[in-house]
Amino acid sequence: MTASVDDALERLRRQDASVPPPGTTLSIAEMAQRAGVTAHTLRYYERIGLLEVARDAGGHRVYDAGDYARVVFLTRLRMTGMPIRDLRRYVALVADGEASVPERLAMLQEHRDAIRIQLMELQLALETDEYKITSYGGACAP
Amino acid sequence: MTASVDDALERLRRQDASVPPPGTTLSIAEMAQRAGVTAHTLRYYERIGLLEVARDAGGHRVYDAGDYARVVFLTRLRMTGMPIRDLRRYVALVADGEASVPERLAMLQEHRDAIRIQLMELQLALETDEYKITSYGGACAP
DNA sequence: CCTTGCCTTCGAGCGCGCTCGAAGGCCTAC
DNA sequence: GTAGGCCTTCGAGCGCGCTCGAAGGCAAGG
Repeated sequence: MTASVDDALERLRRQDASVPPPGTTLSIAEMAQRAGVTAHTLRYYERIGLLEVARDAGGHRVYDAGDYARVVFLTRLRMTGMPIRDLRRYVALVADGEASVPERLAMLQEHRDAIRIQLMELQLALETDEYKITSYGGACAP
Repeated sequence: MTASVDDALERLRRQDASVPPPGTTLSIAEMAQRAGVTAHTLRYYERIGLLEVARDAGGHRVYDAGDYARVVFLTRLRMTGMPIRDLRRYVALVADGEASVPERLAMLQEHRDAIRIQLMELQLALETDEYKITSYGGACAP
């Protein structure tokens, strides 16, 4: 069960180490590699409107540094529990232009609060877990 | 999207405030109320082997303080991302008796590590989020 | 007696977030 | 020419964790 969590941390490392310089372009495979998601997921995100990606002459996707930044941002939000529907809302707001800045800010602030609550919950659960480890060796009653 | 997170925190408060004294028995409705889960979920957990619950003369479920402790423990683990299949494994180990204590300990320790990693990820994502809030007002590029 | 209300079992359904497979295009290497 | 490899679109499928609804039991209250 730690697999997905480890994957997430691994992805974070890769994302930080793979920021493409401005002007770089990436194929879907390179993008997937750097962002730590699958090509399938990138196509899916595009299908549902989270991304809008340019094509080359052959119809293949071409990602730029801005796309990379967006994908990283989206994965950060996903990682912290923001559902796809909220990502879509956020992206739609961005597309609406400057007028939507206050609402975007509100979303981010609300999400920040949600993350803080998650942090508290995790701390609490960690204490429960550690208490159990040190005192009972794993019996089901605390 | 904060709904589920808030719910979790609310449940934590209720769980702490609702520890039944030893000897108490609870109906499924009372149990659901105190533990902050639905009766449907309690039946589901029982169906998949996470719980084994006594019945009264009429065939209705009767929960005791030990059941309460187990449900709270299970919800803590779920809350922190342990999948159902691992809970089943853990519960099966408990049923196996003392011999399984080392393996249970290993599971808890592994889970503790997973929680710590989650904490780190959340911290990181929180920083990303706060950076965005303070510096860009919500533009998609960081 | 009959309603009400909470309980039982069982199987089916749902929302989410991917994940995959089929069918085909285009480019390069042999 | 043709095989390999990576890409395209599209729709369908999957695993998870519930969530619900149907059909019925039983006990108390009017």
